[in-house]
Amino acid sequence: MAHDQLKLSNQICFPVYATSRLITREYQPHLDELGITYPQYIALMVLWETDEISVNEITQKLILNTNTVTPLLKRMETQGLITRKRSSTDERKVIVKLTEKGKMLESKAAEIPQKLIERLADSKMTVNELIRLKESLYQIINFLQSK
Amino acid sequence: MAHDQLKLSNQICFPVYATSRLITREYQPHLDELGITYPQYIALMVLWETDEISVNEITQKLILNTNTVTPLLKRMETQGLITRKRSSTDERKVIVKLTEKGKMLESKAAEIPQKLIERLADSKMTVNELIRLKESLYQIINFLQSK
DNA sequence: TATATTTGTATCGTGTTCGATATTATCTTT
DNA sequence: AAAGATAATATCGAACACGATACAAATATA
Repeated sequence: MAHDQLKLSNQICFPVYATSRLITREYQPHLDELGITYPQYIALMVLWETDEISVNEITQKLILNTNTVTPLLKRMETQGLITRKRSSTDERKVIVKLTEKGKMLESKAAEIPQKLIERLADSKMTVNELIRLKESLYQIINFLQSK
Repeated sequence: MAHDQLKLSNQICFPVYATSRLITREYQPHLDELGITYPQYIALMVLWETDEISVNEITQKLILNTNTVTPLLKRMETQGLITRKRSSTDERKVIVKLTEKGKMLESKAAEIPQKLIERLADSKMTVNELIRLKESLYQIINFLQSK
């Protein structure tokens, strides 16, 4: 290969992409117990933090587009996790609200992140390294998003 | 919200997931010029590094499943980037080989990673931080993969 | 106030991802 | 060598992810 900068191991993009998928795989069995997918899980996290917000506010927090979030929310509505209804003050907005079923999942879901941390603790990864990792990632997120 | 550990900002999974998508978005215009997608780009990286390898070897390097890689390679074959043919020594294996068109893309692609590094240099991100980030991610990858 | 622009959401098509499953080829074991 | 196990690849269905586009509601502007 003529270009070392094209070696997979020299990329920053690839490890981020691979880690993202591996973490999702790690979450999968726990999410299966709740009957939800990973994107549904983070959408619920947004709603557990702030209930009754618009589709647009959810797309902002998840850094996803409407054409991803709208069908996602529709599936969640079908599953009885949320309700969707037009705002009365601004008919353009659709307000998303947790159902009782959606609220009930929170306490079960609360155990999931800890399980990943514990798994990673079995590696040589320290909590400080994880914090530093998260800070670096948010630095990239904030920068790439600010345009 | 009753559980702080469920705050989006307290997750390690979310920043990884978001950064992955943001980096892909950042690459998009450059990849568009080459007429390829991000997964096709990393598949080509594997082939530029080692040509004429089996589908299985590609799935290993990309940490993807056959049911993702097979259709990916088929689309790349349709675009004339690669050829796929059964191995003569082991008829179970399909050997993937770059075409001239696939090989030609390498020099153009070589400029892409540098563009991301330069973009990130405009943030407060130092090269050392990027290296540390990559090391942490590979530590997670190696650990989560070893089971 | 009529028109233009912006905002918020949705639809459509293409391309991933992955679990479950199928199929063929090779290897193991008896 | 025949039967069972394993390996390599492919198919199918469901759920993202996103560019391009559409459309109605709200806002801005002439």
